[in-house]
Amino acid sequence: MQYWLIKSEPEAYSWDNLAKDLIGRWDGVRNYAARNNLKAMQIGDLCLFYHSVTGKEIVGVAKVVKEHYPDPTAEEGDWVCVEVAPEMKLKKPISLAQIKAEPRLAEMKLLKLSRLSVSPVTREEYDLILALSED
DNA sequence: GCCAACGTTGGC
DNA sequence: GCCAACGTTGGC
Repeated sequence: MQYWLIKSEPEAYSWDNLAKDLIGRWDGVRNYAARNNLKAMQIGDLCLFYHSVTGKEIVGVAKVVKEHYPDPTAEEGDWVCVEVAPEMKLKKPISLAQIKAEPRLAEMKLLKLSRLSVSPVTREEYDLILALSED
C-alpha cells in the first residue's frame, strides 16, 4: 500500500469532474519519472488530488482502481495510464501555502519537484495532511 | 506576464 | 557524451 500525489489543472480535469465521473482515467502523462510512478501504482493505493495553477491545493483523495496499461491518448512511445475513483473529499482543502508552512512537509516531492505530475508521498505526510484537513 | 526549474533536443 | 538552446510546467 503506497501513497501518491497526483496533479491536475482543474480547468483540464478537476476533483469535481472525477466525483461526477466516478472513475477517471489518468492519462496524458509524458514524463518518464511520472510514468515510472504510474507503473508502480497498485490497486487500492491512495492518491492526494492536487489542483495546480488554479487553486494550488489538495482537495481530495482518490483510489487506484485499475493498474497501469498503455495510454490510449499516446500516439507513440511507451506511455501508460491508470484509473482512479474518488475516495473522499477533504473537509478543508490543504493549500500549497499550508504545506510550505509545515516543517514536517518540507520534504514533499510536490515542493522539491514542483513539475512532477505524479509523485510518491510518505505515510507520515499523507496522515499529516489528512489530519490538517480535519482542523 | 515573468521567471525558475527541469526535461528534451541536437550540434559538435 | 557534453552542453547550449529551447520548450513546458507551475508558482508568484
